Amino acid sequence: MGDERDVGPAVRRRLIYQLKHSLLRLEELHAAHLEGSGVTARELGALLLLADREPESQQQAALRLGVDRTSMVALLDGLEAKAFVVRRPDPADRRRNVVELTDAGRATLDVATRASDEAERELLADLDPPDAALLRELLGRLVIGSGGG
Amino acid sequence: MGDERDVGPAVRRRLIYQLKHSLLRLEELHAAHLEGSGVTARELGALLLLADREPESQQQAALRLGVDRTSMVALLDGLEAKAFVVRRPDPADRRRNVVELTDAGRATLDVATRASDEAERELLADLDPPDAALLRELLGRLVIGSGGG
DNA sequence: CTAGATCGTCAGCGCTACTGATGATTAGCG
DNA sequence: CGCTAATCATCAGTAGCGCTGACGATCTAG
Repeated sequence: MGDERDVGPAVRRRLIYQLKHSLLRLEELHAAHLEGSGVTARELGALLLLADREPESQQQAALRLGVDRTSMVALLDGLEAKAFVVRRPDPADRRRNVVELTDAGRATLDVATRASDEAERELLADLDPPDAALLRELLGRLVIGSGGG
Repeated sequence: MGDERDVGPAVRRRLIYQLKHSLLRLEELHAAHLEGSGVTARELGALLLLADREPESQQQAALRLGVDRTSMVALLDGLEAKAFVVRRPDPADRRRNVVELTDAGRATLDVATRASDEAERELLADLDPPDAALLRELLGRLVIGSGGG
């Protein structure tokens, strides 16, 4: 889809257009660079989340990732089938599942993170390094600010 | 969905996470502010595109909008049912449809554009005006740069 | 021990992207 | 002019993802 989206200024200036198409392009770049890594961008997000902090429950993890709780089931099914994570019932509360990264999961996370770095770099290739850093910082502030509801 | 996405830095620093969640939030804001305007954010995009420049064909318009060509059919069906656009066969090439805004479409576009402005303002509320302008400018450059394929 | 809440899971709906087909139309080429 | 290939809008079918509502298992409150 990385085509001639020559849309005129009234569309191009819309923030929603800019965000949507930047994301679309970044997703394409991720798909390209993650090919062969064994995970999708979505799964990479889950691995990152688990590495960052073990969540209390699948639903907590889903909430944090912005993934639907019912989609989290299939997402973890896939990661578990590839032996990147393990689901065990929480001994303290056996309704819950404790999800843990395996060694293979950690290794894949390393590879996939580097691929993601490269995808980001390509997306930002048209910006000077200082501008790229600035964009990251501004977006970061946006995301943090939105957490407060 | 504007909840406690307390995801640890390794996730929060990912550009794909920042873009996805900014977009998600902006889409929620659009849904809220466009309620009662008669169009969705998706339809607003189509109206903007048509106002900006009459496209040579539906497929060109779809390509520009980043919408699938087959989804464009339903999108225009909806807009036509609401009498915001008119589809006529192109006299010069009767395979094509010329899509035109109606007066009602233009009026709705005005209202919806203002609602979108407000949604954008809310998204950027955590940034100083100069920072907000900077973010817009950087994203704009990103989108233009990606056009080159 | 009972009633209500929570967790993971599943089934079903809606929206969208994508592929592939169809009929109508146009363009290329002799 | 006729014939073939390409293009356009449309439709059917598939797949992914968010969302709702349900279920059994489990925990908590009383």
